[in-house]
Amino acid sequence: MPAEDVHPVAPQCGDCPIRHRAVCARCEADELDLLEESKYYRSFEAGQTVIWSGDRMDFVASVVSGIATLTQTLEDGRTQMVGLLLPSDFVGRPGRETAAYNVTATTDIVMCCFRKKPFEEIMLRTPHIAQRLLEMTLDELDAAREWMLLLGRKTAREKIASLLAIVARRDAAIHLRYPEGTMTFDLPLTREAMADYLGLTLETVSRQISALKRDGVIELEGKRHVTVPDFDRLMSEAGDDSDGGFLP
Amino acid sequence: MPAEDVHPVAPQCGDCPIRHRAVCARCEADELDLLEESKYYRSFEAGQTVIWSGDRMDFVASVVSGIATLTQTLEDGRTQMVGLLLPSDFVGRPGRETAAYNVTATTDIVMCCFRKKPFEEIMLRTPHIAQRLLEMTLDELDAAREWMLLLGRKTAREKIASLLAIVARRDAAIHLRYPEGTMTFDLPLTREAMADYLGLTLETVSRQISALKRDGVIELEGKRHVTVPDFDRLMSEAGDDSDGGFLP
DNA sequence: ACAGAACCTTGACCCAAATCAAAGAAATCA
DNA sequence: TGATTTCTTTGATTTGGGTCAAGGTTCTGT
Repeated sequence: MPAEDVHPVAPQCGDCPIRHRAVCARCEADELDLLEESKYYRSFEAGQTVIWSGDRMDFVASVVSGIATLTQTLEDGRTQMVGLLLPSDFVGRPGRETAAYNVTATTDIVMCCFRKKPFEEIMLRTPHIAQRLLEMTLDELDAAREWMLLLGRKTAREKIASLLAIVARRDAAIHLRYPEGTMTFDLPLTREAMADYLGLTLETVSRQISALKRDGVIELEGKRHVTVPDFDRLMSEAGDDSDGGFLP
Repeated sequence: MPAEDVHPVAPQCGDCPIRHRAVCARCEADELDLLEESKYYRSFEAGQTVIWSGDRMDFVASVVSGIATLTQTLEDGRTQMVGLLLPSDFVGRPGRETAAYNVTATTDIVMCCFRKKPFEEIMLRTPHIAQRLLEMTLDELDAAREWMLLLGRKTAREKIASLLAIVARRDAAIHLRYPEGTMTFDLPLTREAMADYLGLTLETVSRQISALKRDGVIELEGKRHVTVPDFDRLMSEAGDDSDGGFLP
């Protein structure tokens, strides 16, 4: 996949409001029109379920603003988050009838949806879109596998530090403000949601956050606003060497 | 993605020996020839490393026979398996220069490799292949997410039962012999590899296998040959209701 | 057939995280 | 404004699985 054939990032996408890069960027006119026709927006309030696992799902979508989670549950209620959808993330699967996960809005959220049928047809005719989607799916797979390492082998403290590092990085990527290593952001998740993400209980999450604060790795203002005085320190608490090449 | 545009399974693929369905099935003549040209086989002995994480990887490949694992490690040596490659599974990522995981042969293995450049070029020109690859990647992502549920929320006993159920199912899918619910298969992994897969220690794996045997959920002949007298019982030990629709 | 290595099992003990419990902030509502 | 609910913190206790240790099996090569 030569670089010049890969779509650039969404903001270059003229007036197509969808952030999802496979759809937006460098669209040829015809394709753009076709997508426009099958496109609609839906918004959900914090806490609302977007779709239940097993429900019929006749659309694919990208997150415009807000945050949603993908979760799986065992029948006795144990819950594991398996994905975190931030703005520009894609959800849904061409070629599948029903949803495989619960999708829940954790903040107020706006999604840009496409009816699945037309989307699939466009995908068949425009290699760029299928290839961009493949690339994104491979990125998600990498993220899932990194998460497997976290779930299987990291301690509670390392798990928390990893999550904070990920949120900090995603935030930095958007806001581009990190004077000399200091970062500041809002946690978009409750303690319980963090616990579900990390395979912990909410009490353990709370205790470890308190511990990181006590040890000066982070500072807290209220319960959600976090300052990271030394990102490298946080990364080393997270246990893995590589930063995934995310930060410049 | 209409059904008639999806490639059927590999065995229908004439004399193309690769099992990887995106490449093999229903190939048009030109594409098949192109793939033939860039194709070569490599074999590895049990225990050999196929490729190290971070190494340059200028091929993609599918497993012809044998078993390989994908693993990630923390710098202090903690290891987590993030993928299990059985015959017909695909490894490698178009558009990436270096390997993201360690790939290790756990049995003697034969892989069918394609040079990455030609493979990518063919992918650009033949939508079928990109779409099949997308479908496979989405399947892998689903599997990874199911594994996240296992790693984050299941008990040691449930983890072992889940792994046994998965191996039993893959085996049944190949051999198609399960008289009235009884299944028999060989574990393709050492206790240590199972531990790395499940986020446990090898001692815990050993203890839980002994417990399942004591409780009559499985029977063991030697250390590797397993008989499952009641697959439903095993599934209920695994903790999740759905069997993923795998068995008929 | 034997020696050595690799793999596996079992026991004793310990600790990180779960569970149980209570109470303190913060948001929402009447 | 206070009342209720939701979210969070902290403490006390328990426990599942890790760690350390010692043997037992099976495989491999000579």
